Amino acid sequence: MTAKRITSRDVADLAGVSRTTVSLVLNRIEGVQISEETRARVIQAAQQLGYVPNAAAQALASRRAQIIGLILTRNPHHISSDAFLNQILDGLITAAHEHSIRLLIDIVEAQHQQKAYLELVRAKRIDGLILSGPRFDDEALLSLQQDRFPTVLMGQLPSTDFYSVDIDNFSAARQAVSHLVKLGHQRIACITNAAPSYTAASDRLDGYKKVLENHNIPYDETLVRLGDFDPESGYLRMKDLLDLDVPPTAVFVGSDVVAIGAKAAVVERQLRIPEDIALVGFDDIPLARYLDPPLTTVRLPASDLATRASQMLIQLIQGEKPPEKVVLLESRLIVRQSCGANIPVQ
Amino acid sequence: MTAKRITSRDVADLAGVSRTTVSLVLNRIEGVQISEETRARVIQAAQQLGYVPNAAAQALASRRAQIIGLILTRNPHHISSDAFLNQILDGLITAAHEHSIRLLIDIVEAQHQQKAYLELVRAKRIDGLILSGPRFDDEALLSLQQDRFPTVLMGQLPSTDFYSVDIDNFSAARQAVSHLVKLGHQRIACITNAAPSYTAASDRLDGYKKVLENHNIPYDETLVRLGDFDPESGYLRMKDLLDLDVPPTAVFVGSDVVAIGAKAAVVERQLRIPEDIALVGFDDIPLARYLDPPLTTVRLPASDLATRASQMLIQLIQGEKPPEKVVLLESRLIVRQSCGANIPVQ
DNA sequence: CTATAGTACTAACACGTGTTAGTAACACGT
DNA sequence: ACGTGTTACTAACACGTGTTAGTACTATAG
Repeated sequence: MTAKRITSRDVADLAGVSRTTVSLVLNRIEGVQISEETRARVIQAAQQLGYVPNAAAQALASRRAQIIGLILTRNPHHISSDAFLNQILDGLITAAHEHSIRLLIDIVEAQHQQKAYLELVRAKRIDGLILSGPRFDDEALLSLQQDRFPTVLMGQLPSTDFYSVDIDNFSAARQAVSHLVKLGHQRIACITNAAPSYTAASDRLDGYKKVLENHNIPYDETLVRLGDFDPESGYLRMKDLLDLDVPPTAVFVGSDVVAIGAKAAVVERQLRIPEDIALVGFDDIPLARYLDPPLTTVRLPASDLATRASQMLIQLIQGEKPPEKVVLLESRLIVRQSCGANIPVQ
Repeated sequence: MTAKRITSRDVADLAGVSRTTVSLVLNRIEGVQISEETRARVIQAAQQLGYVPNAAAQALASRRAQIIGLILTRNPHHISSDAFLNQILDGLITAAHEHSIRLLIDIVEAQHQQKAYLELVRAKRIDGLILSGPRFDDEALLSLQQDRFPTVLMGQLPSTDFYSVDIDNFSAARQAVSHLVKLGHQRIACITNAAPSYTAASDRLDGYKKVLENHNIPYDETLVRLGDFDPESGYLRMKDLLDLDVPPTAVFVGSDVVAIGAKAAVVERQLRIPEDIALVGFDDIPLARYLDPPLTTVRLPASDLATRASQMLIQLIQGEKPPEKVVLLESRLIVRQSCGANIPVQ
């Protein structure tokens, strides 16, 4: 029924050489002498037959799957509004293309973490993995560490010694909140991007607290609310904040997506941004500058993060040792109009 | 250095049985008699050793990679602002989990289409593929058709007979544009979501044209502009439209992301939505309802699309024949405020 | 006591590649 | 004529699993 699969045996027969020779030629093995003529004959035969090596057999024999895994530690539902993910994907796929590697993507929910992605590793289905959004409470990570499995975190997990790529969330948040303080705000709220078990969320929150401390602004617990990845959480938390007896005059939100929800709550109350409530987001998703008003936010070098992460991972897979354990990239505050600094759209 | 890999041989030895028996037990093969006692011993041994079958070996022997591919026919750059992709991903990963299958993701650019994803198929790296955003000018698709490789399109390609899952873009667009006509608009512009070689883009455009025709509104070519996936394209095209001697009073945009860019251009000109320019988008991305004003748009059942696509694909992989070749899901217009119908936020 | 049927397994091959160790042929200097 | 390289390959094993055909053993019927 289905056309017979073409194997290296067929190529070898057509070219009149051994299977070994075919392998040596097509994989461009160095340090082996093959005459130019034979080489050409093999290539021609492979071309003629439309030979494509079987991936499973290659993986089995070479112990390389040529696949890297991107593991997201999120509730699947949250994927749909995670604008940051797209930017990462873009970078990772581009990098993977350069190395003729494929990208496998999977989600891990808190419940059955261990089984889910350890299977990928143990079954050697992937050669390495990038873990986005590491959590303090992830137990499976420990076994990866013991196995010395090539792993790069996007984000940080201080007590471990994984290779990781991240921005300095703490100081980035400080920059954003300082900006609000400089604009004269004293009553500044914070809506996180996620639960504090996500390191990025808690680091950003810490940055917020630090700025208050530095400026002797008393820390008010009621001004801190936990977002949960999606715009709805921002919308709900902001409504809560606006219901306070003394609402904040400014809000620092841990992600642009959550900030968009928060913005909607402000608008719904007929309040103006930035006049009544100043707003600063985080991530600088592509939409941020097109919002009304354009969103002041911290630009996260998403594609650089992805590129660096894949670089490190590929080095690890090849047995090399990346120069740095922890790579922290620069982020910077993009001042638009939602913060009230009245800089024209850039 | 690295811990020795545990194979089914080890499990067999520990349980005191043959490798065959191990395979039969762990894969729960029906119609073979294995005593309960032996079965338990094997399972216990596997557990004790932490045995995980090698994926490559399994794939090679069983001719099943247990991986499906999601191929996106887009410029990698466009991924970063493609909010619809996230919703698809969510659905696909969830479905894949249910079938213990993994998801491999790849992008195909126009330039080197054939090589890129045919390799996946020919190398048997994936058991089936879902192609998002099929294009008229995709040549590689033809060979897939000949190979009878399990393939499901997200979107349609009329001249072919692929299995596909989609919405009826033509009538969905008609619904959206009709709504604008009913609100009294005569000068309605259209910004597509992408180049017309993408079937979804041209179908939506056709729907727009059809409504004009039905209402005897002359078709004005200058009112039609081509978007290109990202908000920037919407922003630029809308500026062009506003520069016309007689600008439109309403705009139908082929995707929410592009619509957000268009909205920004309107705001920048100090014009109001919907009073000066009514706006209708397409997709109903999670952010749409949180925009200011909330965006009237066509809701695309993204996660249903993903679910149905994976269902069909899995049937095809298992050699079954899905009941329908083309599945068209319902979409419906979500009326919010950007169109001027003045319905409160729902 | 022997043929038959079932039970509970196992030996051996297949999947398609990468790779090591080895060989045949030939040239070359002595 | 003889060792010594060098060139251009190849035979054979390894990777770890799925699966078919077969076997040894026991129970049952005739």
